[in-house]
Amino acid sequence: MISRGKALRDQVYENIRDRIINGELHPGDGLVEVELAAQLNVSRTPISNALVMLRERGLIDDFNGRLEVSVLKLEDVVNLYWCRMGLDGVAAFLAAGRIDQPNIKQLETYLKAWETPIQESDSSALWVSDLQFHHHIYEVAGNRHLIRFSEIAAELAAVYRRNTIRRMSDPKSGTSRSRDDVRAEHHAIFDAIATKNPKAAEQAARRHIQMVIKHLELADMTLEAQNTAGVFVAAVPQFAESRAS
Amino acid sequence: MISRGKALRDQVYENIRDRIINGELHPGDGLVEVELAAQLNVSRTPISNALVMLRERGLIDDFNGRLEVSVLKLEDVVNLYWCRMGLDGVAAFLAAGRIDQPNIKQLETYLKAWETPIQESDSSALWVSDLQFHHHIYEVAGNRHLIRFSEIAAELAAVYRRNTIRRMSDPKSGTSRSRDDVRAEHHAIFDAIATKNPKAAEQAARRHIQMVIKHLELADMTLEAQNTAGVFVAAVPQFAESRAS
DNA sequence: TACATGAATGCTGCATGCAGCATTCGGGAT
DNA sequence: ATCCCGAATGCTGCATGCAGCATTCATGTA
Repeated sequence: MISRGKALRDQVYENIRDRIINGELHPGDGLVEVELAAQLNVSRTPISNALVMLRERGLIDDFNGRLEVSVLKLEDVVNLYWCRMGLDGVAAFLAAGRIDQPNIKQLETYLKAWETPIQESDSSALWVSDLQFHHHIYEVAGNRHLIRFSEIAAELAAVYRRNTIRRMSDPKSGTSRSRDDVRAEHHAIFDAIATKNPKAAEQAARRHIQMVIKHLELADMTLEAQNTAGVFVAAVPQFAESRAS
Repeated sequence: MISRGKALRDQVYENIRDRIINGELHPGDGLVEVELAAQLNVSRTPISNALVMLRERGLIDDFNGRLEVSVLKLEDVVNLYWCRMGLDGVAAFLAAGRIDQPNIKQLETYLKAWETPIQESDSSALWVSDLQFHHHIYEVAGNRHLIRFSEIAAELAAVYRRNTIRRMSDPKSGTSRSRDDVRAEHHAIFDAIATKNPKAAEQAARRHIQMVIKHLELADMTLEAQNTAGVFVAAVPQFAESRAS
């Protein structure tokens, strides 16, 4: 669990972050240093440092001392995607000006995952290739600050995705975007970058995020309806049971 | 110096951040916990926490344990402004859709500083009103994540500005943008937002940042020339002398 | 003189002790 | 029964002790 490779605080940070993103820790859950220290078999010091990092990134909130997993409302996620619209657009713009043949091939590889008409079996694989596709564009853009910002935004959005979007898109609530839509948008981005057309690349990237935002807002209405209908039952956080000895 | 109002680590963070931005701490300077603790009359703990925060924000770099004030190359600042082009554009877009009369008045106030044909006397006042103008657009946009990202980018860019741009623009190296240029660009942004035209606002904001980037790159060539001519002498960091008892 | 090797120094990262604050729980009064 | 007040609990934030690692300096050798 805890290796001697890198600093404990970094391992603790990654551990808590992952547990937040994969849903093991729920929004609103309290984070108590001694509990976490016991779970991970370290002292309070690296825990405290990790919590500082998590707070800096917005993954946890500080209610004058009491720390809780951030509760992201839909408004927050929409706002995060507005950020990503700006950032992804610039990334695509820069990438189109710097792309080379090997990286074009690499991007094509990531697109392949969307071509195969596989069933719903591995939706997570699609999600991964989606992340890789967008991340690789950032890599090609070669702007480390752009990458940092997009990663922070992506981490935060991932929390929300885990805790809400799955409940919405899994049961086919009708607001789920078709794979063809996403694939077409990705292709538009790819084509513009591969043909080294920065302006078109930026436009395509922005349109992609715009569709995500529109989808999120539609989903909101659907969620509201489900919510009032009692379908959207909040999961009760179970914290104590996850303690290790 | 150290009040009991808020957590020491936050005060320490602000203290070190300010000293980096105002040039008291130079890029490349080493940051030693015991030294800082002695200077601020606190223990190593809040210092350590503050350093974690500074590292998260990119203001200091970690060379496997040894911490130094980040050395930002021109490439970094250009990259930061590429980020801001995306972010400022979105902020202007959103602001144009939410602006109301009081906020229009407020933005106008910030513009006034550029109208008065004052001499070079208070260039810092201009700089402040510039910050206020852009920050207020973010406030009107009402997207806290957008604000966070822009603040991080602005903090980093401020370091570079302090350490390099002054040397360049002060001696009238010829690359300095005219106040009329900046004023005209700000007015274009303001007009589009005040008339509630999101697309025009975004375009105006982006053009403004584009001009900054272009100016930065021109300045780079000028700096190179000065540098080889020996005019651009690096300041030798003096760290020990700043110690307090 | 240059280089290599080992000792000494200095610093970080982690653990732990301690105080202060806030929240909570219980008891008493209205 | 409700409200108020005080004590107890629990947690964070700060201080400090300690070990390990890296860098440096000095000394000895080629």
